[in-house]
Amino acid sequence: MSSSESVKSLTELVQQPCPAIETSKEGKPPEPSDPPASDSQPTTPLPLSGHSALSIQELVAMSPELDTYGITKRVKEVLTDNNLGQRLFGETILGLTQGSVSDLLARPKPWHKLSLKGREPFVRMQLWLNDPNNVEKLMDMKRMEKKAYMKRRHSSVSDSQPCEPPSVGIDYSQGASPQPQHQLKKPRVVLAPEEKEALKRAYQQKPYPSPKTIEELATQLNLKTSTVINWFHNYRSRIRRELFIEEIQAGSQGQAGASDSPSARSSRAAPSSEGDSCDGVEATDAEEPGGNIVATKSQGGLAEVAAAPADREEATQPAEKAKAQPLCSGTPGQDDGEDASRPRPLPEGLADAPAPVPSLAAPAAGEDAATSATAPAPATEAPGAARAGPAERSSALPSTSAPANAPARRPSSLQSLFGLPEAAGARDNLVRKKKAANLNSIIHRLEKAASREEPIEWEF
DNA sequence: TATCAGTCAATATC
DNA sequence: GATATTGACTGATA
Repeated sequence: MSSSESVKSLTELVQQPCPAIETSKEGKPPEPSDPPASDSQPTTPLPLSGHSALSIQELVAMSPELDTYGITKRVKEVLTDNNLGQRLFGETILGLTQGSVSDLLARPKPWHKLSLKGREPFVRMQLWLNDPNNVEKLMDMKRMEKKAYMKRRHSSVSDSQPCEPPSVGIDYSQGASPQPQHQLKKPRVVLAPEEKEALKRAYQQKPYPSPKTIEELATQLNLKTSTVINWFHNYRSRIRRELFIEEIQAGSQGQAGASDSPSARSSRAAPSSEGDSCDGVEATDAEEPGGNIVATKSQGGLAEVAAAPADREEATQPAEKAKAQPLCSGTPGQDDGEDASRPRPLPEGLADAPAPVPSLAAPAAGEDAATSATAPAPATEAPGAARAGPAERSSALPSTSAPANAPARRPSSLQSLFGLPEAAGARDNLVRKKKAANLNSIIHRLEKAASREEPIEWEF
C-alpha cells in the first residue's frame, strides 16, 4: 500500500507543472552548476517539486523493469517532433548536461544493468512521458529561456559590458579565487588518431594492461599515464555499452524478421549482415562480455580465444574487434594522415598498423596475463553475468523479467504510474524473446566458427 | 587498490 | 546552434 501511495503522490507530481525547473532555469543565476549540483545529491529531484523530493528515489527503487530503449526512443521522438533540444530537456527534466543526455538517449543501457543512480534518468523520462503536459512545459521553459536570454543580452549590451555568455557562468568567477583562473584550467587532451589507434591495438592485446604496460604506452605515446589509464577505462566501458545497444538492436531487428521466420533471424544476425563488417553483430557476440553466454558456448569452439589466459581479454576481444574493425576500414584512408601535431613513435607491435586484424592469439605477452587474470573475466564482467547474463536473461530472467508471469511483485499501480501498458508483461516477453533469438544466432555463429576452427575468423 | 558506473564539460561534427 | 564524441573526474564496490 505504501508503495502505491508514493506512486500516487508521484503521479500527482507528474501531473503538475514542474516548478523546479523554473527555479533552476528561470531565475537562471546562470548557474550551470545548480541543476547538476543539486541533482547529484540524493535528495534532488529537480523536476519534481520539493515536497516530493524523496519520491524519485523511492520510485527508482520500486519501479518495475523499464524498457530503457523504448523510453529513450520515445523521448527522442517527442523531442524531435517538438523541436525541443537535448540541453533543455536534460537540464530541466533530468538535471543532466546536454552531453549526458545525448549519450543516454543514444546508448541507453538495459535496465538490469543500471545502478539505482543510473536508473534515475530513465524513471524521470518515463514520468515525463507520462505527463500529458510534458511538451507544453518544456516549450514554456524554452520560451522563458529565450526571454531571459534576450533580457540579459539587452542589459549587457546597454551596459556595454561584454558580458560573458549568459549561462556559461564560469563557476570560477564567482567562487573562491578572484583570479582569472580560467587560465589554470587544464587543457583538454585530444588524442591523435594514431594515438588512439595505438591504444586500441594495445587494448586488443591487453584490455587490462598492467601498470607497467601502461607506463610504457604512456611513454611511447608521449602521454600521461593517467591519460592512458583513463583511456582504457573509458574504452572498456564504452565498448561494453555499445554492445548493450547492439544487443538490443540486433534483438529487435531479429525480432522483426524473426517473428515470422527463424531463418530470417539467423541470417540477419549474420555477421556482416551489417554490411559494414565493422560493428554490427559483431558486437552482439561481444556482448557476452556482459554475460558469459558466449564464453560458455564459445569455449568449445573458440578454444583459442578462450584458451588465452586472460579471460578478460577473451571476453573483451570480440568487442574489441567490433571496435577494431572500424579502424581497419576507416583508417586506411586517413591513416597516414599524420598528425604532425604530435610526433610520437608508436610502440612496436602497436605501430605496425598494417595488420588491421589484431591477432587474438597474441597473448604472447604473458606478463599481463597475470594482470588480467587477476580478475576472472566473466567474473568481473559478471556484473552482467551476475545481474543477468544473456543466458539468464533469455530464459530465466532474473527478477526483472520474472515479473511477467511471476507473482506480480509490484502493485499494478506502479505499472500504471510508469505508464506501462497493460501489455507490459507481454512486451517483456517479447523482449526476452528477442534476446533469446539474438543469443541463438550468436551461439549459432560461434559454433559455426568453432567448427571451422577459424581462430580469428569470428571477428566477423 | 583496481575497476566500474555515471557524469561533466570541452571539443568535434553535422 | 544542436548534437555527438570523448578525456577526465567522482563515488561506489569488490
